[in-house]
Amino acid sequence: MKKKPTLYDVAKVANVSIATVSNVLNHKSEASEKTIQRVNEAIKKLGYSRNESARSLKKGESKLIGLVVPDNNPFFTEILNGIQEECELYDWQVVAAASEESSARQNQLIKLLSAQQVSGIILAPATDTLEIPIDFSSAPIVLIDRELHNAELPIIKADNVEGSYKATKMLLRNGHKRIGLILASPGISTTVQRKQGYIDALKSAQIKADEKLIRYGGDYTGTKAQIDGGYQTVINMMNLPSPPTAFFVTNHLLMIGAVKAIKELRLSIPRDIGFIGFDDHPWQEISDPPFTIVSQPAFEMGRLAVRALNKLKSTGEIVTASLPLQLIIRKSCGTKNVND
Amino acid sequence: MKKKPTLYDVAKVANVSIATVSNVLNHKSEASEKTIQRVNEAIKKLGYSRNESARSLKKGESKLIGLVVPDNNPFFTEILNGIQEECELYDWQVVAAASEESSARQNQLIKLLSAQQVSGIILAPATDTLEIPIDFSSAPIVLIDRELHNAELPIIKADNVEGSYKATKMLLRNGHKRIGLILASPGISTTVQRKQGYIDALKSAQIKADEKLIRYGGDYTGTKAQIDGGYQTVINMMNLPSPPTAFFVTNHLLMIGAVKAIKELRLSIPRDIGFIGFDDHPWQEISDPPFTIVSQPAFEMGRLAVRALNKLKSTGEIVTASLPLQLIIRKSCGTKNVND
DNA sequence: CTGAAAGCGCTTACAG
DNA sequence: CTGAAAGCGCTTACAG
Repeated sequence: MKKKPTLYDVAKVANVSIATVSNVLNHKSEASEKTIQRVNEAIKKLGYSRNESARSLKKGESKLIGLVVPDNNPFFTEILNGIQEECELYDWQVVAAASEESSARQNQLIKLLSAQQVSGIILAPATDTLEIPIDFSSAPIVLIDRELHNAELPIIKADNVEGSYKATKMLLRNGHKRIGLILASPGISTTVQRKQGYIDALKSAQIKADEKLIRYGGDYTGTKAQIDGGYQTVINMMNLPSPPTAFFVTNHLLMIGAVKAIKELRLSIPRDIGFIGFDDHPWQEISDPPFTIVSQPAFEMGRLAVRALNKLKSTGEIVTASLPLQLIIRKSCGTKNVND
Repeated sequence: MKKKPTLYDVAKVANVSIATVSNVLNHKSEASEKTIQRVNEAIKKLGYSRNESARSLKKGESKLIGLVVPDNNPFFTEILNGIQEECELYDWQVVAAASEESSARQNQLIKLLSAQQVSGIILAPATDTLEIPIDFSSAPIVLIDRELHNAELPIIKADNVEGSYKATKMLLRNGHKRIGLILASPGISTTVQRKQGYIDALKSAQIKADEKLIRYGGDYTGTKAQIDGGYQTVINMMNLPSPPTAFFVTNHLLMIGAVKAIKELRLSIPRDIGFIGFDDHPWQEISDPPFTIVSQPAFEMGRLAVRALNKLKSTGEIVTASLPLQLIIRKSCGTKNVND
């Protein structure tokens, strides 16, 4: 951990000025082949690598981008994977932070990230409104997964209305009329949209949504609470005078809790009860039964968010994309498809 | 995104020198109460926040720490969670990077992180030897999960020998004598140690390990390959003249593949075949059967790694810890425990 | 094609 | 208790 060589050291060895070294480092190509060669040799000889703090200070921007998500559940982790892969192309690295579904914490993280001079932030907001002026961040922001009411930002999301519509329709086609819908927190756009798709599908079958069959998984603090939320909701709904014959559960953790409850009630899927979950995972294939799932293109969403950020920075263009959700049909709700 | 206020702006408003502002910012407490008050008011009024690039340049160290793991599987994600939580206390943020099990890529990432002046790196190495001089990184390194042969670095790991010993013993107690062991890549310390624990347990029961029952999950590139590795290994072993009556599968992805193969072969767990997996997850509770698992304290490992890094930086002390692994007994291999 | 010099926004001895 | 000044290692007009 001896002192690192600087531009000056390289310049001295290569016998040029520091400006020239900087130019070849940045491929400004204002140097002759011979000079470039000499500089590169000096760099290699000294094991030089640029001090990014100095560069960031001068340019007002680092090679870091910030990622602020509610938590590191598998969905957001897959988004992180996509982001990391795409960032290679732009020579960015990602600072990952979790807001724990708290918008106070989220805003604090954005401040922290701004102070690091990140060149952009990818944000899955904790709530559907931003409580602070849009330019409280010195870095451009791209939204991922969840929309904001009061800000016009680029966003890469999934088409939750359509995805939810397809899933509900699938359950309908397989003879279910009373479908329990288990949603996450009411304050986020994905929840609102998944509820919408469900209601639309019901309507298309001339069924009026029964509010008793629509429930939120409760408090949103941590893995265990969400699993419990899914669990309790199923228990409660099955105690209704006229319980659902199927469930559509709109996220991964809620789903685990829901399945747990169904198993405890000794109900068999799909014989006694139909089931469609959300967010695919290799596990779903080996579970018994293999679950029919609404699958999100999380990796792709991550990649696109990075691209949208780059676009925003270079052209100012506000890219928005709503990616299709895929219904992966396995064996938890019968197999009569929408198109049959 | 207007120009951000600097120390100078704050100093002017508070009517003090920039040194004083810097002092109150850093709680150097060389200022009077009155001055501190004035400065803080000015900071709030201007919405000032420190430019961390400038600070990093001057101090030769940022508030970032780097995390380099092979991939973002649930185990490493849980480690990331622990790291993020502990980093709060030190006012650090984490730059997350994935080496994809390539040590070339890993070393490149370490260089990149060093250039960012990270104040430390937490590394789960791709291979068990470091191909470069130990001080090729300008930042202190602490290892997590996997050991290195040729470097004396702080390390937070799990006691893989013991964990594997307990699992194998459990299978033995439940009457299994031919136990298939499915390992990850041979070139990493965790694999070596898990194999060791298995052999030790067998020896304690006067059974000589049969090399045909010890297999590596094959190439280690990505989720799908590992699942396939687990799958193929089971298929191959079950075709042996004298196949195993139980499997011990030493990671999460390998396990998914293995279970898939067992189900395809229409073998029932635990009736036809005993099974112990690795890395717990809520899913394991609702699967059929619920799996007996060797569970790693990943979150805690993350926290301890950050603490070890802090210790290394402040006192030079090389902390090492080998955390106990827990055998969570469910229903995939009978329930006669080691202590019965 | 190359170099001298200013300046990005901080921290930190040092002087008073 | 407070301030003036140097300097961290870069990038970037600008001059030649």
